[in-house]
Amino acid sequence: MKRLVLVGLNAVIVAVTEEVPRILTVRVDENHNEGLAALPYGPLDLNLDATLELGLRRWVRDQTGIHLGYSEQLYTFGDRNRDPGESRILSVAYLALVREQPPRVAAARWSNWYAFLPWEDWRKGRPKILDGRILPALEKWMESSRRHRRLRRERIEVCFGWGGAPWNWERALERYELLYEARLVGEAWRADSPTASLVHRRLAEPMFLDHRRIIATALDRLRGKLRYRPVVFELLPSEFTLLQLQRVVEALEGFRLHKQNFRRLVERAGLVEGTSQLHPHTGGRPAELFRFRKEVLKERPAPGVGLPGAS
Amino acid sequence: MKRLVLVGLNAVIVAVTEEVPRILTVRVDENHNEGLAALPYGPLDLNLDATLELGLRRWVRDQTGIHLGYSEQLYTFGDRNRDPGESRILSVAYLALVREQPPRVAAARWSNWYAFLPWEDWRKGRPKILDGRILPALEKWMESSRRHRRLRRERIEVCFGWGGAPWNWERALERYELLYEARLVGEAWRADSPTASLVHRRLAEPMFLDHRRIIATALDRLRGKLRYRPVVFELLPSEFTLLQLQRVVEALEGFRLHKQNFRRLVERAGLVEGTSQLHPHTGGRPAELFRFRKEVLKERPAPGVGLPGAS
DNA sequence: TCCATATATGCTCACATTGAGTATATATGG
DNA sequence: CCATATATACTCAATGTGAGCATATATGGA
Repeated sequence: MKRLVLVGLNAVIVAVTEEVPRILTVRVDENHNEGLAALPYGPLDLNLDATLELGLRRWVRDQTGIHLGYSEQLYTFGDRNRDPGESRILSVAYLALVREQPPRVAAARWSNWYAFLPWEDWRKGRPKILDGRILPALEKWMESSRRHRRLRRERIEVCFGWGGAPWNWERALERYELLYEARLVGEAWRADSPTASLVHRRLAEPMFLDHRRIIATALDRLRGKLRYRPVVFELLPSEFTLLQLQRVVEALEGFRLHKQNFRRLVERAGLVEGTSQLHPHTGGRPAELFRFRKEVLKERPAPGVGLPGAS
Repeated sequence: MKRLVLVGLNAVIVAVTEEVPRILTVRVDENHNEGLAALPYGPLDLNLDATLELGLRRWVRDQTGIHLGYSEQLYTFGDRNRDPGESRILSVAYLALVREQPPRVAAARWSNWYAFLPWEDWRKGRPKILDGRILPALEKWMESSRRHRRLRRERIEVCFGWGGAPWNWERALERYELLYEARLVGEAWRADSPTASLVHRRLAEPMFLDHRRIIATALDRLRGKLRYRPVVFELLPSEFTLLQLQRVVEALEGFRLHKQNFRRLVERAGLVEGTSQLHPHTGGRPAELFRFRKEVLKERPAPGVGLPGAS
């Protein structure tokens, strides 16, 4: 009743430094994949690993020297065409949050998350790539099919806020999938022509196999989770200023927040408590240092930073 | 680098009828498992199924005659001890929502979700099983360890609202896991003694293998999802009264809502639109029939029913 | 017929939350 | 001492939420 399948574990390991959200990547340099970024992955060792999550922690530690703190299962990917070659691989992906720490292995490095998904970063305003490349290409794609035109238009409106529709922050995954379907990302060309796909690095940097879909899934999930669970603190040192906290949230959510309202929110929700120490900082009045109030986990229905809204 | 593992797909198929949330179960009657309820499961056919989800739909259709509408991947279970016997099985579980339809196979039936998790249904007030059996047993478990007492107390407070703490609706999975750890559910005894576990049907009805953990995961996920995505409508006929809608939400969330505020909420959110028809109903002024406004998917960030709060 | 009793639906009101600012405090670098 | 940062306090209108009261329209008897 069951079949044998190859199973691997993938990790999206996230850290935020200098206001840049980063994910840990390795370089893959085999076959036609010249220097593509890939997510670290490892085997599930049936003898060593009592659970999938423990297995993940084991090989991440072995491979990169990083001890994972917070981690959660993200999604299991098993489409037939996720790997054009060889046999069917099932990949169980995890999302992990860490404070920045240099990987102890030369092969691994921290990459800017938005290098792969640049249309998701609105912190400096609407990304130029949208009106410059993406929307024109999507419009062409829409027009190219008489049958699906209406449906395609609707999806472009919903995902990319076309034609006056609002930008939906929580649709990062849907956006990537739409771009894939419209063959605007290099990965979509691989099935046809492994080499051509490299030429077609149309928008932003592609990744190995379906790894860009995985990191889009992770971004989508993390953005949502921030709002209702206090997970940001996994990415911060134990003491931080409120602006540091805000910058980390902004980096992940991809847009700027109203400062005063953000402060009001996290303080009133009881997420942080001031140490009455000041931060040795740069430029401006010194800020008070805060720390995460772990007690909130016991109080209300465990809130997140809840996003006061852009500004 | 990868290992061979057995992979199966499990489905938590949900319908709500007569204000009872139900899941589709089959009876397992092998070995020592006398008549345990189990989730339907099927193989991933590497040749037939291009994606995991398509595979799920295929065998659910073949096995039960049910065509799935909405479905989403829930979680992948792969703990070593999820199956005491034979080899390691990885199970990718899906959550599916359907309008009630009788299964076309005698072996399958609709079971009351809360028969397996009775402490989750607060619609008729605080479940008696809590103060009668669960909390006393948990307290004993807490006291039984000097080392972990403090930690255990905290977890009981958070999960079960012990000692005046509030009941956290969104912790259905955590609650089940705590009960499992405290060995208050029959499944926890199987590893030691397959037969003894049947004696230990301590609280409510147990299920095959780790299937009760799976349905707790599903309940947790569905309760959360209702709040921010308009998925309830998958469980309702195309036209319904607002009270019917409310009852379905209540059945899943496990508590009662304030009627007038619920109406205000779904109407103002633009989730429904009135057909100006009246419902041929029983007892009381006739209610207007409403239908789901599919346009909301395009408008705001796709809201759910957002729960106005208990009453 | 008229009443008790359902459910449906409209409306109010106090209170909390949110979005968008204004105003003031305290650093740093000429 | 000033221009310029950032920090932090406070205001105010608009909106959302929790809890109820009031009215409308069915049904099933007395």
